[in-house]
Amino acid sequence: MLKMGEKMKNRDLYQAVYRVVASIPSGRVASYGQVAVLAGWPGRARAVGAAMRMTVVEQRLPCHRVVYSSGALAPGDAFGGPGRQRRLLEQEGVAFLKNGYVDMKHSIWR
DNA sequence: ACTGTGACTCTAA
DNA sequence: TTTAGAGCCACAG
Repeated sequence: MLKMGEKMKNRDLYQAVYRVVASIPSGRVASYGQVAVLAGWPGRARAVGAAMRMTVVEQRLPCHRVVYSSGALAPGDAFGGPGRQRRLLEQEGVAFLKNGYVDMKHSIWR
């Protein structure tokens, strides 16, 4: 495996993030920070967001299941259209509150 | 190397 | 309950 010092940096982080996101079950959501922790990189919530953005091409990932810790959804134009993320989540049975946020109390993963 | 930006989160007001 | 501010860190120019 070569030397592999601290040269590995973010590639491992991204790979771990993708693996975690891919394992979020339908009907459930996880926050960026939560994904970071589960991926083994606590404190890298923003990196998770960046990873999602760079992964737009990788539609295999259920990136619509990743939301803010508050339950808010990603900014409007993400996913190629406003309301898209909400529609996808509702199809999976995710509950929403009156304010438009995800009901984390019932839909948070684990 | 330095700076600006943001699909983040917490705390305090 | 809602807003602001600050800390955070990877990325692009």
